[in-house]
Amino acid sequence: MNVMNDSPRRKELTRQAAQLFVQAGFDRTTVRMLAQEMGIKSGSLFHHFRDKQEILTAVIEEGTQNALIIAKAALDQCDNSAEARLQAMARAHLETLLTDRNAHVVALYEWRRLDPEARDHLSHLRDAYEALWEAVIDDALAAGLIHGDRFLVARFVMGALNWTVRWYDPAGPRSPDDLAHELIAMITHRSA
Amino acid sequence: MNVMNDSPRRKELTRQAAQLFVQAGFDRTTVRMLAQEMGIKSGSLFHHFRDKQEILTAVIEEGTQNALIIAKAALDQCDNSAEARLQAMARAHLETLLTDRNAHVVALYEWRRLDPEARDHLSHLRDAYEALWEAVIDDALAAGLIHGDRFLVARFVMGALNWTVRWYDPAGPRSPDDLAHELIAMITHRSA
DNA sequence: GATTTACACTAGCGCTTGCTTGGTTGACCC
DNA sequence: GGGTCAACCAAGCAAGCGCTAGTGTAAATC
Repeated sequence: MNVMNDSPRRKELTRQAAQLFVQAGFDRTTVRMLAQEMGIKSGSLFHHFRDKQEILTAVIEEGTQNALIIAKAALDQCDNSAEARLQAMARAHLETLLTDRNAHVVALYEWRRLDPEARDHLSHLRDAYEALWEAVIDDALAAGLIHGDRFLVARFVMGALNWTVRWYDPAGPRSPDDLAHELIAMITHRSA
Repeated sequence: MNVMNDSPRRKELTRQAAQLFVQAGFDRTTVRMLAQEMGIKSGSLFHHFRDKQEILTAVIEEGTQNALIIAKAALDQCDNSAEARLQAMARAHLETLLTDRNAHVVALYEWRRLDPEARDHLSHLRDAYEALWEAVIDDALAAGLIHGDRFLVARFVMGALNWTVRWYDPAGPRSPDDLAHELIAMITHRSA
């Protein structure tokens, strides 16, 4: 009835929960459904999580932290040019969105189901991620690669990317790399 | 316990339901909450709607139909140039998104709560709307205003626009017109 | 060998949910 | 002035919900 560490067991349970949250939505996923998917009884679930809310928080936290790590790594490894960084960031974003898909779909759709404290905590993580984007976009603006208001450009780009979870089919002909390329081509102003 | 016409009373009830769906989400909005907002008792609600699902369907249908009407009107009234049509379409999209906001937020967030038949019916409406976008984008491609894959460009643009419901503040300094302008400027390839 | 710990179980409490039933009201109609 | 009908109400049912209490047990720790 307590314990809130981050054991490997808990990580696995979190991953399974994410899957169900995507399929049915948070509110329609019952603790009994979660328990069954995890191979335990509903009562045992509360040994690992304080309450159902905490499962949602764990799912979103995991996904956002991964995104942050991957984006930072991508920026570290790429060329220093504004265009390369823009490209790397877009590709990293799409890759997390598609490999770690469940967690991100949950983060996008079920954010409002978080209670205020969890939302406050997680929005700091999200802000850290968006700060990466704004830095990259500032560089691109300074390099004359794109034009416009940095706030608006950042939000338009992230909107276009996040929206992909609604229509992108990983089994289709387009790779995440293709998408990133196409998007960057669309917004950069060179001779084309 | 029956009746499913589209009386003016039902229209008004639908509008009020949309508001609650936005505030609390579909699943957390109880029929008792809906009834109270409407000034009736929960049982009476089922005189106007077959079940709770039908209220959701009504909300989304109303919003999508309005968007279609407004977009068509905007295209009829604007210049015939590819750029003017692109601009008009983006502005119309943002205006519906912001004036008829409740219904659209519900459509974006609660789409997956629709049962299969309703989803099938409504996706035809949505397809009709998206077809307008693809026609406009085809024109813009043909005019050399933008470059790239028509499918991808359409989805990127709609993603950027739809995402605005997450961050746009109507009380802020930017008008829908500003947003439309900035977005079009970002994706069109002229000398800038 | 005794104690603790981690994890799971059974059983069910208290509450809310969507929806139904059977009946009342007042406006309109011939 | 009896009949019709949309609109509403009071009362409550059956099901499902999140969560708790108390117990069992095998492995780890002392």
